[in-house]
Amino acid sequence: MARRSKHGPDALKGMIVDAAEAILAADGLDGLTARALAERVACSPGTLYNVFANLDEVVLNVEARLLDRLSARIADARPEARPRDAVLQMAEIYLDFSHEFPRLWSILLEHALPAGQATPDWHRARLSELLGAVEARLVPMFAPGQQTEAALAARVLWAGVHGICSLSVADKLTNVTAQSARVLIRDLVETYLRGIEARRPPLLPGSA
Amino acid sequence: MARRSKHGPDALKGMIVDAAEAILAADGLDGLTARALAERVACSPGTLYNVFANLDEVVLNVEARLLDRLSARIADARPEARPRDAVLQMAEIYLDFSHEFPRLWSILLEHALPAGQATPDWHRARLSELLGAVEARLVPMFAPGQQTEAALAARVLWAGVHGICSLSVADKLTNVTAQSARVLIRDLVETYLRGIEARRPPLLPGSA
DNA sequence: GTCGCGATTTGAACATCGTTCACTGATCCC
DNA sequence: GGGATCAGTGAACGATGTTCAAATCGCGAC
Repeated sequence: MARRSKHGPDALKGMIVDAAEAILAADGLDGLTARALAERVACSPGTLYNVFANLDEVVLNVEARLLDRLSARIADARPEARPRDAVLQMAEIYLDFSHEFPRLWSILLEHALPAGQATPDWHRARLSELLGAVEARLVPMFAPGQQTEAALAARVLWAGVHGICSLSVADKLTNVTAQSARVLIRDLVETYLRGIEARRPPLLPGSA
Repeated sequence: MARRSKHGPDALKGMIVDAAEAILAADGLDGLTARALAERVACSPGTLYNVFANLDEVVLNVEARLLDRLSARIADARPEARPRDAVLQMAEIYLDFSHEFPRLWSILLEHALPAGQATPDWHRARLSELLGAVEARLVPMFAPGQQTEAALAARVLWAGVHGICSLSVADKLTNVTAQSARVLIRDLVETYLRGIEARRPPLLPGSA
């Protein structure tokens, strides 16, 4: 029953990740069963373990591909000239993306590896790549000697946007629909950046 | 083998939630096994199901108690006079809390009920209670006719703080330790609120 | 053309999971 | 004292992730 591989080993890997993504998008983490996945790939459960160490590794691969897709979307966007518009554009891409793949997106954020297991480096690298993209767009707003401040602002904005998307996808922000999450994001970016600009003028004697 | 209840039925409920919290804090969601929980409570697995519909309900009760503890901590805090300080105080309580119970906190955010199941109302109510506390502290910053803006700002700040805590606890913010998450939070609150104040002066002709 | 090596896939088997339910026996009411 | 009641039980069920000895066939050697 076993050809010498009817499709290159990498192709099999791809088919498994494809099938896993479809299952995750449709039924969430609980739906991703070794047997269900194997059936969709038309192989036996054991075969999965010839290609991946365990199901978590399959999930990690789905997540990685999702992050790549987001990165690509950001890279494809026509770059906006003004930092404010550039950051806003990124934030909205992020928001749209999280609502386009809500199930997969939640899994990306929620999926915690068992006890000792740490997130693999190649996974963390993709996250900080995104962070770097925000940072790059913010640098023009800061003086040459203020890279530290730019890095800080990038992290604050990224985390803030992420928080809004996260709560919005999970439907945990009272009275905030997917529609109005966009309003929240605009407000966060615009108000926060306005706050940065307002910091430059000389301090008034009144404030500490 | 079964007395007519050796401890009131509510007491049993409490003991189960206690034990569940201990297990969750120590071993995470994966560690919470019906059998492990039963052993800790010194009863049989079946008994758990006389008191709770399933393990998810137990987890929800742990989460609820956690939210209550956070609410109490916020309520106990000596109220700060200036809105800025009050909001900052809340945000730092939130941050400290999430790092004091990192495992439980992650579970609270990550724990997704199976497919159709929606978060129970009593659970959502506790979340929006917290949101209301932020809102109450922000109201003084806005003119009487601007309650909508205050509500918006409350949601943005809450989501932003939540995002920082969430990424920080999950260790997903590159180069951001638990220590420096406090810096991010301060920056978010201060800069965002400065941005709100900066909005009040009449618009300059230059800006769209 | 055929043969056999070895890479590849298989699926039965294992331990463990959440959950159920027929049963037990201590307790209360009469 | 003697049912009736019901909290508590734990064996049993189906499904889970994972393993591994065995089965299978592609392919190079002759």
